[in-house]
Amino acid sequence: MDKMDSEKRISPAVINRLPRYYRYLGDLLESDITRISSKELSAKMNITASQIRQDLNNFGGFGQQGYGYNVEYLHNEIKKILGLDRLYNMIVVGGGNIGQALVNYTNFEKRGFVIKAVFDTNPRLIGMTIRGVEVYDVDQMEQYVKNNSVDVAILTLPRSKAVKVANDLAKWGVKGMWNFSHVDLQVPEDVLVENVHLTDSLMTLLYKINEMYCEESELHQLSNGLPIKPKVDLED
Amino acid sequence: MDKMDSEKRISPAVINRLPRYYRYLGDLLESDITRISSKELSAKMNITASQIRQDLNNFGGFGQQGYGYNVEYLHNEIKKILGLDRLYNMIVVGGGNIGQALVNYTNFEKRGFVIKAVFDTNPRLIGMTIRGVEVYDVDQMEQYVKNNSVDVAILTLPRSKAVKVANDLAKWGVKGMWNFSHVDLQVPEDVLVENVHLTDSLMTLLYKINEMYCEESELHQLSNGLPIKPKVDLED
DNA sequence: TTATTGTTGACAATAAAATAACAGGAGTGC
DNA sequence: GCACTCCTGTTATTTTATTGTCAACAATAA
Repeated sequence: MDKMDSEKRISPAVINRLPRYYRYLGDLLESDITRISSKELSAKMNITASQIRQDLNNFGGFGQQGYGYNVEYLHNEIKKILGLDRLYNMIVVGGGNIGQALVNYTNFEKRGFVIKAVFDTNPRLIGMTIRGVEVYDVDQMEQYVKNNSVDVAILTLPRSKAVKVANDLAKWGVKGMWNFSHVDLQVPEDVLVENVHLTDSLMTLLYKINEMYCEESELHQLSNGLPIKPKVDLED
Repeated sequence: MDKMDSEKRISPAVINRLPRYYRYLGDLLESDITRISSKELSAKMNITASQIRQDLNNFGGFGQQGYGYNVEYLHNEIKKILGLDRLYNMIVVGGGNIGQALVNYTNFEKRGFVIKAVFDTNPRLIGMTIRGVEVYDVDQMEQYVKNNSVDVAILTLPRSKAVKVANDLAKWGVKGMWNFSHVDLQVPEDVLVENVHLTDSLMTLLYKINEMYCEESELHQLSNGLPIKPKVDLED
């Protein structure tokens, strides 16, 4: 009913900043701060006040002239914008290191991100439970996904398998993929993908380190690498 | 010697794309493809050929008119640009779920990212080894860092402790921080920080899911959350 | 050789994002 | 209630990023 449904598209840059606003507002709330101006917040967050106001106004006027923003109200509004006022059913596909770590990460649950099942191919894992979450054979995944509404699939499997799995999951009705596999997925455009390419992120850091400690590099060409027995997870 | 050292600054957007180029070129190499044009590559990567050429030309003219780019050569050049032709000494601070998962992730080692030690406060962890890497008491960290050149500290500890630890590490000479703690670090500007805020990333995905399956939400307001015993890692 | 095609690197045009400027409503103090 | 300050929401400007175009040159075919 607001302005003909064509509510102008929010830019990705803004959306990516929302969780950070949410975090800072949560912190303020814990410090019993009830109001804050864009200027004060900008100082804390190291961004311009202008950007804060413009970002927030994409979603509505939450502030008041002469007063600023009410912390609790704004925090709650962003919570709603991000959809954090609901529960989400998730599954983990790939029960390796990263998959297990995510299942064990209890804060997800506190936020409403509920991991319902883990799927793997490794017979030694199948049948086990991780923090109460059962590990199933991937063969059972189709049935599971079709019978249970799955909002998010967390993909922590080798890249060689990730593309096919993602496609299947999309076909079976999973709405979003949180992709830790080191590969670009090809899924229907109504399936949302958020990539967490850890290796890419680390490489970016290394680039910057090299740029700063420029060329002459005290970095250890000669560092003695440890020979250690391998174990598969997110291969490559 | 090249153009007076004031080699124009490379934009962050470009740097963030480099690992992806590197990955695609590696794949091509494995497929025994020896040359590729920006046009072909753009089709594979789903970006414009123009962007590819412009990105690469930030670092030099790697291609040849009428021929394209030599895959092996370009792959190797990007490797050098990213600094992947060296070894890096890393430590993990925080031996919880994520920290352990990263130590167990063998591909890091293959790429030259060598995790030399883990530090934690938990007496049950201290003294153990994870894939051959020893877990030390954080009290020993200062000495270790001062005696061993540490390129990157991987921070996987509760946010309450992360800020202080990061500051200390910076003071003791760690060059870069790969930060998994859900907090913004405040370190001297000559210390590089790359954040991996998993929760933020997931929230972004949830926003998009909500936006697509708009408002009316088939998402489960009523989903039955499991009550499961907690275990600390990256607390909030 | 010589013509034709393919492809880069440079640069111009466009789009997106960030910052700054400002008009005016809401609080505050007297 | 009135003057005055604070601070938002919005519009304008600047900066940054992406895309489009083309001359020059290499590769290939005639």
